[in-house]
Amino acid sequence: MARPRSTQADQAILDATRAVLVESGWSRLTMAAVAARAGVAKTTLYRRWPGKSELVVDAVAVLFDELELPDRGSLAADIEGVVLSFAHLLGHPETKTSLMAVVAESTTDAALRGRIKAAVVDRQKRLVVEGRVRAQARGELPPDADPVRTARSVDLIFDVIAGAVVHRSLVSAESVDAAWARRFTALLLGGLAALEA
Amino acid sequence: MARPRSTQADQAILDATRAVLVESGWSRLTMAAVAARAGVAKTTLYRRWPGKSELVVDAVAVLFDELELPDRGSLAADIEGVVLSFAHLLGHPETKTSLMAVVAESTTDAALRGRIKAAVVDRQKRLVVEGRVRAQARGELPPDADPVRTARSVDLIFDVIAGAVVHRSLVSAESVDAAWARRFTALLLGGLAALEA
DNA sequence: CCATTACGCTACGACGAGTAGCGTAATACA
DNA sequence: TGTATTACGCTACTCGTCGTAGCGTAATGG
Repeated sequence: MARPRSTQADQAILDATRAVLVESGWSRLTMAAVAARAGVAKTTLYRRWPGKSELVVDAVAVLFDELELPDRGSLAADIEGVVLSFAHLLGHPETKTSLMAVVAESTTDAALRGRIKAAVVDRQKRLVVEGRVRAQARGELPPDADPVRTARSVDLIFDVIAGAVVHRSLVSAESVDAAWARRFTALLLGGLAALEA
Repeated sequence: MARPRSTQADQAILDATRAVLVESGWSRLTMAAVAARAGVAKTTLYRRWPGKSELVVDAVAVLFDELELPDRGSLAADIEGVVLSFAHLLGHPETKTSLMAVVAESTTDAALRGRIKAAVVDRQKRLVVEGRVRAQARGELPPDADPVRTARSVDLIFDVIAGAVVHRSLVSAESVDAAWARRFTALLLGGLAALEA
Protein backbone atom coordinates (compact mmCIF):
# COMPACT_ATOMS: atom_id res chain seq x y z
CA MET A 1 0.00 0.00 0.00
CA ALA A 2 2.67 2.43 -0.99
CA ARG A 3 4.96 3.51 -3.75
CA PRO A 4 6.54 0.57 -5.55
CA ARG A 5 10.11 0.44 -6.74
CA SER A 6 10.70 1.75 -10.19
CA THR A 7 11.45 -1.16 -12.52
CA GLN A 8 12.58 1.44 -14.98
CA ALA A 9 15.32 2.43 -12.57
CA ASP A 10 16.37 -1.19 -12.22
CA GLN A 11 16.81 -1.45 -15.94
CA ALA A 12 18.63 1.85 -16.19
CA ILE A 13 21.03 0.79 -13.44
CA LEU A 14 21.85 -2.55 -15.05
CA ASP A 15 22.36 -0.90 -18.42
CA ALA A 16 24.56 1.74 -16.85
CA THR A 17 26.60 -0.91 -15.06
CA ARG A 18 27.39 -2.65 -18.31
CA ALA A 19 28.21 0.64 -20.00
CA VAL A 20 30.60 1.73 -17.27
CA LEU A 21 32.13 -1.72 -17.25
CA VAL A 22 33.00 -1.43 -20.92
CA GLU A 23 34.59 1.96 -20.46
CA SER A 24 36.39 1.52 -17.20
CA GLY A 25 36.75 -2.16 -16.40
CA TRP A 26 36.00 -3.67 -13.01
CA SER A 27 38.68 -2.03 -10.92
CA ARG A 28 37.77 1.48 -12.01
CA LEU A 29 34.03 0.94 -11.87
CA THR A 30 32.62 3.02 -9.05
CA MET A 31 29.15 3.01 -7.64
CA ALA A 32 29.03 6.76 -8.04
CA ALA A 33 29.77 6.48 -11.76
CA VAL A 34 27.04 3.88 -12.25
CA ALA A 35 24.55 6.02 -10.38
CA ALA A 36 25.40 9.09 -12.41
CA ARG A 37 25.15 7.21 -15.68
CA ALA A 38 21.81 5.69 -14.71
CA GLY A 39 20.47 9.03 -13.59
CA VAL A 40 19.71 7.86 -10.08
CA ALA A 41 21.14 8.59 -6.66
CA LYS A 42 23.89 6.43 -5.26
CA THR A 43 21.69 5.51 -2.35
CA THR A 44 19.19 3.96 -4.72
CA LEU A 45 21.83 1.47 -5.77
CA TYR A 46 22.41 0.42 -2.20
CA ARG A 47 18.67 0.08 -1.60
CA ARG A 48 18.64 -2.68 -4.23
CA TRP A 49 22.03 -4.38 -4.16
CA PRO A 50 24.26 -5.06 -1.17
CA GLY A 51 27.39 -4.03 -3.04
CA LYS A 52 29.38 -3.80 -6.19
CA SER A 53 29.85 -7.54 -6.74
CA GLU A 54 26.19 -8.43 -6.57
CA LEU A 55 25.27 -5.62 -8.89
CA VAL A 56 27.78 -6.73 -11.47
CA VAL A 57 26.69 -10.37 -11.33
CA ASP A 58 23.14 -9.38 -12.17
CA ALA A 59 24.27 -6.98 -14.85
CA VAL A 60 26.47 -9.53 -16.55
CA ALA A 61 24.36 -12.66 -16.25
CA VAL A 62 22.09 -11.69 -19.11
CA LEU A 63 25.05 -11.34 -21.45
CA PHE A 64 25.43 -15.11 -21.38
CA ASP A 65 21.86 -15.54 -22.51
CA GLU A 66 22.87 -14.53 -26.00
CA LEU A 67 24.62 -17.87 -26.33
CA GLU A 68 22.62 -20.16 -28.51
CA LEU A 69 23.01 -23.51 -30.15
CA PRO A 70 21.85 -23.33 -33.74
CA ASP A 71 21.55 -26.73 -35.36
CA ARG A 72 24.65 -27.15 -37.47
CA GLY A 73 23.84 -30.68 -38.53
CA SER A 74 26.17 -32.72 -36.36
CA LEU A 75 27.29 -32.92 -32.77
CA ALA A 76 30.81 -31.98 -33.77
CA ALA A 77 29.63 -28.88 -35.60
CA ASP A 78 27.36 -27.92 -32.70
CA ILE A 79 30.22 -28.15 -30.21
CA GLU A 80 32.58 -26.17 -32.40
CA GLY A 81 29.90 -23.55 -32.81
CA VAL A 82 29.23 -23.08 -29.13
CA VAL A 83 32.93 -23.05 -28.30
CA LEU A 84 33.51 -20.28 -30.80
CA SER A 85 30.56 -18.21 -29.70
CA PHE A 86 31.52 -18.57 -26.07
CA ALA A 87 35.03 -17.49 -26.95
CA HIS A 88 33.64 -14.57 -28.89
CA LEU A 89 31.60 -13.55 -25.86
CA LEU A 90 34.68 -13.76 -23.66
CA GLY A 91 36.43 -11.51 -26.13
CA HIS A 92 34.30 -8.59 -25.01
CA PRO A 93 36.12 -6.71 -22.26
CA GLU A 94 33.12 -6.26 -20.03
CA THR A 95 32.30 -9.95 -20.10
CA LYS A 96 35.68 -11.36 -19.27
CA THR A 97 36.58 -8.66 -16.80
CA SER A 98 33.41 -8.84 -14.81
CA LEU A 99 33.07 -12.62 -14.94
CA MET A 100 36.53 -13.09 -13.52
CA ALA A 101 36.11 -10.32 -11.01
CA VAL A 102 32.96 -11.74 -9.51
CA VAL A 103 34.37 -15.26 -9.52
CA ALA A 104 37.39 -13.95 -7.65
CA GLU A 105 35.19 -12.21 -5.11
CA SER A 106 33.10 -15.32 -4.73
CA THR A 107 36.04 -17.31 -3.41
CA THR A 108 35.55 -15.54 -0.10
CA ASP A 109 31.80 -14.95 -0.26
CA ALA A 110 29.44 -17.89 -0.22
CA ALA A 111 26.34 -15.83 -0.96
CA LEU A 112 27.92 -14.41 -4.06
CA ARG A 113 28.95 -17.91 -5.10
CA GLY A 114 25.34 -19.00 -4.94
CA ARG A 115 24.25 -16.01 -6.93
CA ILE A 116 26.71 -16.79 -9.71
CA LYS A 117 25.69 -20.42 -9.78
CA ALA A 118 22.04 -19.55 -10.16
CA ALA A 119 22.40 -16.62 -12.53
CA VAL A 120 25.10 -17.96 -14.82
CA VAL A 121 26.09 -21.58 -14.38
CA ASP A 122 22.73 -23.27 -13.99
CA ARG A 123 21.19 -21.05 -16.65
CA GLN A 124 23.77 -22.00 -19.27
CA LYS A 125 23.70 -25.72 -18.71
CA ARG A 126 20.68 -25.63 -21.00
CA LEU A 127 23.14 -25.54 -23.90
CA VAL A 128 24.66 -28.87 -22.98
CA VAL A 129 21.26 -30.44 -22.42
CA GLU A 130 20.02 -29.15 -25.74
CA GLY A 131 23.04 -30.35 -27.68
CA ARG A 132 22.71 -33.72 -26.06
CA VAL A 133 19.06 -34.14 -26.90
CA ARG A 134 19.72 -33.13 -30.45
CA ALA A 135 22.61 -35.58 -30.80
CA GLN A 136 20.43 -38.34 -29.43
CA ALA A 137 17.75 -37.56 -32.00
CA ARG A 138 20.39 -37.85 -34.69
CA GLY A 139 21.54 -41.16 -33.28
CA GLU A 140 25.00 -39.79 -32.43
CA LEU A 141 24.56 -40.51 -28.75
CA PRO A 142 22.65 -43.33 -27.03
CA PRO A 143 19.41 -42.30 -25.31
CA ASP A 144 19.42 -41.51 -21.61
CA ALA A 145 19.37 -44.49 -19.34
CA ASP A 146 19.88 -43.41 -15.75
CA PRO A 147 18.84 -39.81 -15.02
CA VAL A 148 21.45 -39.47 -12.27
CA ARG A 149 24.14 -40.58 -14.65
CA THR A 150 22.85 -38.14 -17.25
CA ALA A 151 22.95 -35.21 -14.85
CA ARG A 152 26.51 -36.06 -13.90
CA SER A 153 27.51 -36.19 -17.54
CA VAL A 154 25.95 -32.83 -18.23
CA ASP A 155 27.82 -31.30 -15.32
CA LEU A 156 31.08 -32.84 -16.40
CA ILE A 157 30.75 -31.76 -20.00
CA PHE A 158 29.76 -28.26 -19.02
CA ASP A 159 32.79 -27.83 -16.80
CA VAL A 160 35.10 -29.26 -19.44
CA ILE A 161 33.85 -27.01 -22.22
CA ALA A 162 33.48 -23.81 -20.26
CA GLY A 163 36.61 -24.46 -18.24
CA ALA A 164 38.82 -25.18 -21.21
CA VAL A 165 37.65 -22.12 -23.13
CA VAL A 166 37.99 -19.79 -20.17
CA HIS A 167 41.36 -21.21 -19.19
CA ARG A 168 42.79 -21.00 -22.67
CA SER A 169 41.64 -17.48 -23.36
CA LEU A 170 42.07 -15.90 -19.94
CA VAL A 171 44.77 -17.83 -18.09
CA SER A 172 46.96 -19.22 -20.84
CA ALA A 173 46.18 -16.06 -22.80
CA GLU A 174 46.02 -17.78 -26.17
CA SER A 175 43.37 -17.21 -28.78
CA VAL A 176 40.48 -19.61 -29.18
CA ASP A 177 40.29 -19.88 -32.95
CA ALA A 178 38.66 -22.30 -35.36
CA ALA A 179 41.68 -24.59 -35.39
CA TRP A 180 41.74 -24.88 -31.62
CA ALA A 181 37.99 -25.42 -31.52
CA ARG A 182 38.36 -28.26 -34.00
CA ARG A 183 41.05 -29.99 -31.97
CA PHE A 184 39.17 -29.50 -28.74
CA THR A 185 36.00 -30.90 -30.28
CA ALA A 186 37.85 -33.97 -31.53
CA LEU A 187 39.12 -34.55 -28.01
CA LEU A 188 35.71 -34.11 -26.45
CA LEU A 189 33.91 -36.31 -28.96
CA GLY A 190 36.40 -39.10 -28.39
CA GLY A 191 35.86 -38.70 -24.66
CA LEU A 192 32.10 -38.78 -25.01
CA ALA A 193 32.28 -42.03 -26.91
CA ALA A 194 34.34 -43.53 -24.11
CA LEU A 195 32.03 -42.09 -21.46
CA GLU A 196 28.83 -43.44 -22.96
CA ALA A 197 30.27 -46.87 -23.68
CA MET B 1 79.15 0.95 -5.08
CA ALA B 2 76.38 1.26 -2.57
CA ARG B 3 74.07 -0.59 -0.28
CA PRO B 4 72.37 -3.52 -2.01
CA ARG B 5 68.76 -4.48 -1.52
CA SER B 6 68.13 -6.91 1.27
CA THR B 7 67.18 -10.28 -0.21
CA GLN B 8 66.10 -11.20 3.28
CA ALA B 9 63.47 -8.49 3.08
CA ASP B 10 62.26 -9.85 -0.25
CA GLN B 11 61.73 -13.24 1.32
CA ALA B 12 60.05 -11.82 4.38
CA ILE B 13 57.68 -9.81 2.21
CA LEU B 14 56.67 -12.78 0.07
CA ASP B 15 56.15 -14.92 3.16
CA ALA B 16 54.12 -12.20 4.78
CA THR B 17 52.01 -11.80 1.66
CA ARG B 18 51.03 -15.45 1.73
CA ALA B 19 50.34 -15.31 5.45
CA VAL B 20 48.09 -12.27 5.17
CA LEU B 21 46.39 -13.83 2.20
CA VAL B 22 45.42 -16.85 4.27
CA GLU B 23 44.03 -14.74 7.06
CA SER B 24 42.29 -12.01 5.15
CA GLY B 25 41.78 -13.05 1.56
CA TRP B 26 42.54 -10.86 -1.41
CA SER B 27 40.01 -8.11 -0.91
CA ARG B 28 41.06 -7.39 2.64
CA LEU B 29 44.77 -7.74 1.98
CA THR B 30 46.34 -4.33 2.40
CA MET B 31 49.84 -3.28 1.60
CA ALA B 32 50.13 -1.86 5.09
CA ALA B 33 49.28 -5.23 6.63
CA VAL B 34 51.86 -7.02 4.52
CA ALA B 35 54.49 -4.47 5.43
CA ALA B 36 53.73 -4.74 9.13
CA ARG B 37 53.81 -8.53 9.05
CA ALA B 38 57.08 -8.55 7.13
CA GLY B 39 58.61 -6.04 9.51
CA VAL B 40 59.39 -3.54 6.79
CA ALA B 41 58.09 -0.13 5.86
CA LYS B 42 55.28 0.19 3.37
CA THR B 43 57.50 2.24 1.12
CA THR B 44 59.88 -0.68 0.81
CA LEU B 45 57.10 -2.69 -0.84
CA TYR B 46 56.54 -0.01 -3.42
CA ARG B 47 60.25 0.20 -4.12
CA ARG B 48 60.12 -3.42 -5.33
CA TRP B 49 56.65 -4.07 -6.73
CA PRO B 50 54.44 -1.69 -8.70
CA GLY B 51 51.32 -2.76 -6.81
CA LYS B 52 49.30 -5.38 -5.05
CA SER B 53 48.67 -7.60 -8.06
CA GLU B 54 52.28 -8.02 -9.04
CA LEU B 55 53.28 -8.76 -5.48
CA VAL B 56 50.65 -11.45 -5.14
CA VAL B 57 51.55 -13.14 -8.42
CA ASP B 58 55.12 -13.54 -7.27
CA ALA B 59 54.04 -14.69 -3.84
CA VAL B 60 51.65 -17.31 -5.16
CA ALA B 61 53.53 -18.70 -8.14
CA VAL B 62 55.74 -20.89 -5.98
CA LEU B 63 52.70 -22.57 -4.41
CA PHE B 64 52.05 -24.34 -7.70
CA ASP B 65 55.52 -25.82 -7.69
CA GLU B 66 54.41 -28.29 -5.04
CA LEU B 67 52.41 -30.09 -7.72
CA GLU B 68 54.11 -33.29 -8.73
CA LEU B 69 53.39 -36.32 -10.81
CA PRO B 70 54.38 -39.43 -8.94
CA ASP B 71 54.35 -42.54 -11.09
CA ARG B 72 51.13 -44.35 -10.28
CA GLY B 73 51.63 -47.08 -12.87
CA SER B 74 49.22 -46.01 -15.58
CA LEU B 75 48.27 -42.90 -17.48
CA ALA B 76 44.79 -43.04 -16.00
CA ALA B 77 46.11 -43.18 -12.47
CA ASP B 78 48.58 -40.38 -13.17
CA ILE B 79 45.85 -38.11 -14.48
CA GLU B 80 43.55 -38.85 -11.57
CA GLY B 81 46.40 -38.13 -9.23
CA VAL B 82 47.28 -34.76 -10.67
CA VAL B 83 43.62 -33.75 -10.87
CA LEU B 84 43.15 -34.50 -7.22
CA SER B 85 46.31 -32.78 -6.09
CA PHE B 86 45.49 -29.72 -8.16
CA ALA B 87 42.02 -29.68 -6.64
CA HIS B 88 43.56 -30.04 -3.20
CA LEU B 89 45.80 -27.07 -3.90
CA LEU B 90 42.81 -25.04 -5.03
CA GLY B 91 41.14 -25.96 -1.78
CA HIS B 92 43.53 -23.72 0.11
CA PRO B 93 41.96 -20.29 0.46
CA GLU B 94 45.08 -18.35 -0.37
CA THR B 95 45.64 -20.27 -3.59
CA LYS B 96 42.20 -19.98 -5.08
CA THR B 97 41.61 -16.46 -3.90
CA SER B 98 44.83 -15.05 -5.17
CA LEU B 99 44.88 -17.04 -8.40
CA MET B 100 41.46 -15.78 -9.37
CA ALA B 101 42.20 -12.27 -8.22
CA VAL B 102 45.30 -11.90 -10.31
CA VAL B 103 43.64 -13.51 -13.32
CA ALA B 104 40.81 -11.04 -12.95
CA GLU B 105 43.22 -8.12 -12.78
CA SER B 106 45.10 -9.48 -15.78
CA THR B 107 42.06 -9.07 -18.02
CA THR B 108 42.82 -5.36 -18.11
CA ASP B 109 46.58 -5.49 -17.67
CA ALA B 110 48.74 -7.06 -20.35
CA ALA B 111 51.94 -6.90 -18.34
CA LEU B 112 50.33 -8.81 -15.50
CA ARG B 113 49.03 -11.35 -18.00
CA GLY B 114 52.57 -11.99 -19.17
CA ARG B 115 53.77 -12.32 -15.62
CA ILE B 116 51.15 -14.97 -14.87
CA LYS B 117 51.89 -16.87 -18.02
CA ALA B 118 55.57 -17.05 -17.24
CA ALA B 119 55.32 -17.63 -13.52
CA VAL B 120 52.44 -20.12 -13.43
CA VAL B 121 51.20 -21.44 -16.75
CA ASP B 122 54.43 -22.19 -18.55
CA ARG B 123 56.00 -23.51 -15.38
CA GLN B 124 53.25 -26.07 -14.81
CA LYS B 125 53.05 -27.42 -18.33
CA ARG B 126 55.96 -29.60 -17.26
CA LEU B 127 53.38 -31.88 -15.64
CA VAL B 128 51.66 -32.61 -18.93
CA VAL B 129 54.94 -33.16 -20.71
CA GLU B 130 56.13 -35.52 -18.01
CA GLY B 131 52.94 -37.55 -17.96
CA ARG B 132 53.07 -37.81 -21.69
CA VAL B 133 56.64 -39.05 -21.81
CA ARG B 134 55.88 -41.59 -19.13
CA ALA B 135 52.82 -42.87 -20.98
CA GLN B 136 54.83 -43.20 -24.15
CA ALA B 137 57.42 -45.25 -22.30
CA ARG B 138 54.65 -47.53 -21.12
CA GLY B 139 53.31 -47.83 -24.65
CA GLU B 140 50.02 -46.15 -23.71
CA LEU B 141 50.57 -43.35 -26.18
CA PRO B 142 52.32 -43.39 -29.54
CA PRO B 143 55.73 -41.65 -29.67
CA ASP B 144 55.94 -38.06 -30.81
CA ALA B 145 55.83 -37.56 -34.52
CA ASP B 146 55.61 -33.88 -35.35
CA PRO B 147 56.95 -31.56 -32.64
CA VAL B 148 54.50 -28.81 -33.57
CA ARG B 149 51.63 -31.21 -33.22
CA THR B 150 52.99 -32.35 -29.89
CA ALA B 151 53.23 -28.83 -28.54
CA ARG B 152 49.66 -28.14 -29.57
CA SER B 153 48.48 -31.29 -27.84
CA VAL B 154 50.29 -30.35 -24.65
CA ASP B 155 48.68 -26.92 -24.68
CA LEU B 156 45.25 -28.37 -25.33
CA ILE B 157 45.50 -30.99 -22.62
CA PHE B 158 46.80 -28.49 -20.13
CA ASP B 159 43.91 -26.13 -20.72
CA VAL B 160 41.39 -28.94 -20.54
CA ILE B 161 42.68 -30.35 -17.27
CA ALA B 162 43.38 -27.10 -15.48
CA GLY B 163 40.30 -25.43 -16.91
CA ALA B 164 37.92 -28.19 -15.96
CA VAL B 165 39.23 -28.45 -12.42
CA VAL B 166 39.20 -24.71 -11.85
CA HIS B 167 35.79 -24.29 -13.40
CA ARG B 168 34.23 -27.11 -11.44
CA SER B 169 35.60 -26.06 -8.10
CA LEU B 170 35.44 -22.29 -8.41
CA VAL B 171 32.69 -21.42 -10.86
CA SER B 172 30.28 -24.32 -10.61
CA ALA B 173 31.19 -24.53 -6.93
CA GLU B 174 31.09 -28.31 -6.77
CA SER B 175 33.67 -30.47 -5.10
CA VAL B 176 36.34 -32.23 -7.10
CA ASP B 177 36.34 -35.64 -5.47
CA ALA B 178 37.66 -39.04 -6.46
CA ALA B 179 34.47 -39.98 -8.30
CA TRP B 180 34.54 -36.84 -10.41
CA ALA B 181 38.25 -37.31 -11.11
CA ARG B 182 37.55 -40.83 -12.32
CA ARG B 183 34.83 -39.72 -14.70
CA PHE B 184 36.89 -36.82 -15.96
CA THR B 185 39.86 -39.08 -16.55
CA ALA B 186 37.73 -41.52 -18.51
CA LEU B 187 36.59 -38.66 -20.70
CA LEU B 188 40.08 -37.35 -21.24
CA LEU B 189 41.58 -40.75 -22.00
CA GLY B 190 38.92 -41.43 -24.59
CA GLY B 191 39.65 -38.05 -26.11
CA LEU B 192 43.38 -38.68 -26.19
CA ALA B 193 42.86 -41.92 -28.05
CA ALA B 194 40.82 -40.05 -30.64
CA LEU B 195 43.36 -37.23 -30.82
CA GLU B 196 46.35 -39.45 -31.40
CA ALA B 197 44.62 -41.62 -33.96
C1' DC C 1 86.60 7.28 5.12
C1' DC C 2 83.17 8.72 1.79
C1' DA C 3 79.84 8.59 -1.78
C1' DT C 4 75.88 6.20 -2.70
C1' DT C 5 71.92 3.84 -2.07
C1' DA C 6 68.42 1.34 0.80
C1' DC C 7 65.61 1.71 4.62
C1' DG C 8 62.14 3.26 8.27
C1' DC C 9 59.16 6.69 9.57
C1' DT C 10 55.67 10.25 9.44
C1' DA C 11 52.65 12.76 7.18
C1' DC C 12 49.77 13.68 3.59
C1' DG C 13 46.44 13.95 -0.66
C1' DA C 14 43.25 11.56 -3.30
C1' DC C 15 39.61 8.56 -3.90
C1' DG C 16 35.92 5.22 -3.31
C1' DA C 17 32.78 2.33 -0.21
C1' DG C 18 28.96 2.60 2.35
C1' DT C 19 25.64 5.23 5.67
C1' DA C 20 22.58 8.86 7.93
C1' DG C 21 19.17 12.08 7.78
C1' DC C 22 15.98 14.92 5.60
C1' DG C 23 12.63 16.88 2.37
C1' DT C 24 9.93 15.52 -1.57
C1' DA C 25 7.46 12.62 -4.98
C1' DA C 26 4.67 8.77 -6.13
C1' DT C 27 1.39 5.29 -5.32
C1' DA C 28 -2.01 1.88 -3.01
C1' DC C 29 -5.97 1.99 -0.57
C1' DA C 30 -9.94 3.70 1.97
C1' DT D 1 -10.14 12.78 -3.04
C1' DG D 2 -7.41 12.39 0.85
C1' DT D 3 -3.85 9.85 3.68
C1' DA D 4 -0.58 6.61 5.15
C1' DT D 5 3.32 4.56 3.39
C1' DT D 6 7.24 3.88 0.94
C1' DA D 7 10.70 5.13 -2.72
C1' DC D 8 13.64 8.57 -4.23
C1' DG D 9 17.23 12.37 -4.61
C1' DC D 10 20.39 15.03 -2.28
C1' DT D 11 24.01 16.45 0.84
C1' DA D 12 27.20 15.50 3.96
C1' DC D 13 29.75 12.55 6.44
C1' DT D 14 33.01 8.60 8.31
C1' DC D 15 36.20 5.29 7.27
C1' DG D 16 39.70 2.76 5.11
C1' DT D 17 43.19 2.12 1.54
C1' DC D 18 46.30 3.44 -2.12
C1' DG D 19 50.28 5.55 -3.37
C1' DT D 20 53.75 9.40 -2.65
C1' DA D 21 56.95 13.02 -0.57
C1' DG D 22 60.42 14.24 2.34
C1' DC D 23 63.72 13.44 5.75
C1' DG D 24 67.06 11.41 8.85
C1' DT D 25 69.61 7.17 9.45
C1' DA D 26 71.88 2.70 8.45
C1' DA D 27 74.57 -0.18 5.57
C1' DT D 28 77.76 -1.14 2.02
C1' DG D 29 81.25 -0.77 -2.07
C1' DG D 30 85.28 1.54 -3.42
